[in-house]
Amino acid sequence: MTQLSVKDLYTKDLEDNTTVSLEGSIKTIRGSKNISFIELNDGSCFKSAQIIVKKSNENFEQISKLPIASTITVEGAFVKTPDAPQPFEVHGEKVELVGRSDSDYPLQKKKTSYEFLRTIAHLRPRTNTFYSVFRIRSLAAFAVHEYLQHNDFVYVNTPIITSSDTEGAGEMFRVTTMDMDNLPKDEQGHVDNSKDFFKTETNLTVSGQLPEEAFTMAFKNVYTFGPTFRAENSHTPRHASEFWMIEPDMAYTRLPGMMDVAEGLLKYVINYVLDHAKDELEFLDENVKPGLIEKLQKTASEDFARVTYTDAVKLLQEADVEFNVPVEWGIDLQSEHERYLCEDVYKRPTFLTDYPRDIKAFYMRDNDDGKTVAAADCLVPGIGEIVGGSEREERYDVLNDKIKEFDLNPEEYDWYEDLRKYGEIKHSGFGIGFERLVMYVTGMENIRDVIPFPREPGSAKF
RNA sequence: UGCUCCAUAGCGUAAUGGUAGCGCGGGUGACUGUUAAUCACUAGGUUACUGGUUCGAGUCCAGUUGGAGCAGCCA
Repeated sequence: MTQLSVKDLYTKDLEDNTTVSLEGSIKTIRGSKNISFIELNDGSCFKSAQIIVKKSNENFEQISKLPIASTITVEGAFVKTPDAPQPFEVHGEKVELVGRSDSDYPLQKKKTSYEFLRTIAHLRPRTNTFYSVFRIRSLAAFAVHEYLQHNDFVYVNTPIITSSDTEGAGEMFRVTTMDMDNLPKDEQGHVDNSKDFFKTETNLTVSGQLPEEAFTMAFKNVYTFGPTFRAENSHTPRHASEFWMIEPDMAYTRLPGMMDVAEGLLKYVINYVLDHAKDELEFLDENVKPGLIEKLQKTASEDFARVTYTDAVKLLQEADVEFNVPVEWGIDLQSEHERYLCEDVYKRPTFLTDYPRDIKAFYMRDNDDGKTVAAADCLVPGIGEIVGGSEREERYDVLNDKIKEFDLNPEEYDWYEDLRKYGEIKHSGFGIGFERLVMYVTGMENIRDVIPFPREPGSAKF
């Protein structure tokens, strides 16, 4: 007799009446005078195993009254049950208590609100919904690495503590070891950062893109996949203060090729999850987001839409819809516009390309028209922007001018300009918000529910 | 940060300005195989906090705190 997991019982094709040994926690328990039914879960898979405990068992009185979440060990016969809702059960001949749960265990056999579950983020992975979400998150992360590695990308770990303001992507979290009650000051009364740990002001990174580009020049195709931090005071279901980003960057690649990789990556992740999380997706489809599986299959099999900003503006202006903000060429499109394009016009993930240069970052490559940059954002129904990318300005002189034009401090970008000074290489890259991808794949509608312990303005619990 | 909505038992919720109720969960018991088992009984409340209006406030008003949504910022 060997110690098995619940997953083993479902997958190992055991002989009827094999004696097995299990350890796990009680998901639910139903009892009558002479028999108890325990759904035993050990985390090895979504499903539980039904354990039968009969009155003849010496621990029957104790076991049959255990609260949910108590942990037990079970030894007994694996018996196939072709006529029952579950494929097998285990007749617990020897059942022993390991740890009794308290009866005030807050997860009841009924739906509870996501808001409440966020207050018990340390217990919610034990629910069916969050178990599914976080297993899928893990599978999606693996699929990202697998896709990129198979396509000859090199994984680069860029610094999390940074002294540069990357791209002005947002407010940053200050990192310091200075005594906040007794800050060293210079002669003008300003805080003297030269007395700090790094002898300069440092922050948590908002993006690994700029340092990553140094590795593009050496390895051709590279990517980062790690945490990033934004101190924005955003209160939306799509923003978190700490989130994970995937940032591929590709040398000798232009915008269309970049979009192909982004689209290929998203589809690969979706297909991987469809293949490896059937139980979890079925549960989410039935209980969280009806139609989820069909939506994912459709996304994985259709081409994404591609439209230029300029054409999109025309579409929006001709649309038979009243927008709160009227559309004219040059504006940064609002959520309502983006939603209309991908949810009503194209009804699928949509790349918007070639934005006005004035509303995009300095490092994006100028197009020949002098008005637009070679940028592409991917908008996804229900979530909005999931990918943001561009060709990088590789022309030394143009980049130099743009740094000045965007009012950035050239000294800080010395090293970045060196990447062009020592051999210009055309390259493109993009960033994917990993949580937004997980939201899309799981059907969850709030970013707080796809991060194990979310960080947001006003809250860093657990 | 701006605007809007919400806060009642552990959870989900009900209650014209007039005795705070129900379901789930908990406890006790019944039941010969259940599938979120079923049935009976039972405990559990300073209605988020502070103040106001009123004969009387869960309900109306003001403020505070917490939560959610929309917008902006973005991924």
